[in-house]
Amino acid sequence: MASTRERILAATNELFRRQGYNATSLKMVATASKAPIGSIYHSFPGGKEELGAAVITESGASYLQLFELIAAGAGDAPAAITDFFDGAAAVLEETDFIDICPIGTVARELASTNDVLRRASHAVFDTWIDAAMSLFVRAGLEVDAARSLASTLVSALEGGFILARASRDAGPLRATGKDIRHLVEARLEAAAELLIR
Amino acid sequence: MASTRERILAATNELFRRQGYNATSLKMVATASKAPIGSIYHSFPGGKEELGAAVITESGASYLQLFELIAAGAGDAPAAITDFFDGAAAVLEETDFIDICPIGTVARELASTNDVLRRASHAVFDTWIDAAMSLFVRAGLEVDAARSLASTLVSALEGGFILARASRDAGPLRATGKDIRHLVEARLEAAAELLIR
DNA sequence: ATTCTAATAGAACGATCGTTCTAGAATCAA
DNA sequence: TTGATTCTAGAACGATCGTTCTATTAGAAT
Repeated sequence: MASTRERILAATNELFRRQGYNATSLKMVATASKAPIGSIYHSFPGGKEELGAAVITESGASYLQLFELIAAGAGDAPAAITDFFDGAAAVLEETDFIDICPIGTVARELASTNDVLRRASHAVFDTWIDAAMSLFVRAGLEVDAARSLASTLVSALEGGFILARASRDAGPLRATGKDIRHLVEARLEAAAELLIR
Repeated sequence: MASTRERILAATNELFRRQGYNATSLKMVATASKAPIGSIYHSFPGGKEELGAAVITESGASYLQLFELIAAGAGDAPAAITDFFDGAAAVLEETDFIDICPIGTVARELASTNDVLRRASHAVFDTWIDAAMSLFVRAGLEVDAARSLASTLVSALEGGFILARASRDAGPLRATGKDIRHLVEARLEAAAELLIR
């Protein structure tokens, strides 16, 4: 069985996905993780804030891993984009639109009122943008264009979760994946043309 | 002076922008709007949920108005996109990254646990997507491509708010506006080529 | 076997939540 | 002016919040 700390993190992660930070109480975490409140404070002495930051950091790292995995498995950078969006859309449908990224939810709720959690989510987003950027650079894009596309990609994904959850329809998320893919392809073609001349 | 109901709506809107639904208490609303709790329940007998739904619906309508205004003022559809993103970025910087769209925040927090508010935000997003879609159709795009681009636009905007708030930097939001503009231009050119042949 | 630390367990605390309720003030119709 | 209605005002209610606290158990080290 997983360690208590891991059970607490996993349960909090799931609760954050479903309803965000403020609606998630430590009593819910205790129940869902089958850990008493004392154990939560033992593993996370800083209380709810420290637990929240840990969830953001750790789930951010695992999403990064997933992205790298999909990018490595895809034929090229454009294919990686649609693979990633399609995968997210499938997970949404399988989980009744609950399983979205918890970090975007927490960031919107708290980034203006809690600097610890704001910095934690900022750091995670930066790792994602760096990963996507370097994928695009390796594919032949210039750095500035790659960085812009990378943050557009993350924005479209995080915003796509909002629309999908509100409409209970993952279709637009898949369509957005195709749009972003098309955008990257157009930029790659333009960069290739510049190289030829 | 504005009516009590309007003051309550405006105060709630601002609180939702800053911190979302769950972190906003009716006592805060009462203080910020200078209206007693009794008046909140008089104007919104359904309590916090009804108030939240009204904020979503009314602020959704005013964002739609703003979009139509900017679209009418811009030279063409691509210019309207960057105008809108640049305007949002400027507002973010002026308000210390507080003034983001409250609807996206509430949708992420509640769309899996409160169907009333989920439907309200879904309806608002639909009006926005319809507006952007018809702008693209008028510019010459085929309906399916226009709809996809419209929801990508809304996704990128809502997700861009997350990144901007987390990083306290509106730059990526402006860059995303340019990316989406470029995407729309590419689609328009492709549609124009098809027409010529 | 004994000691010591890590971990578990949950009761208790003050604060605050959304809601309800009663009472008074203001507004308008007659 | 009178009466009815709308609106303002905030105290009070039970529930729940994050946190603290005191015990007790488990496991490792000596």
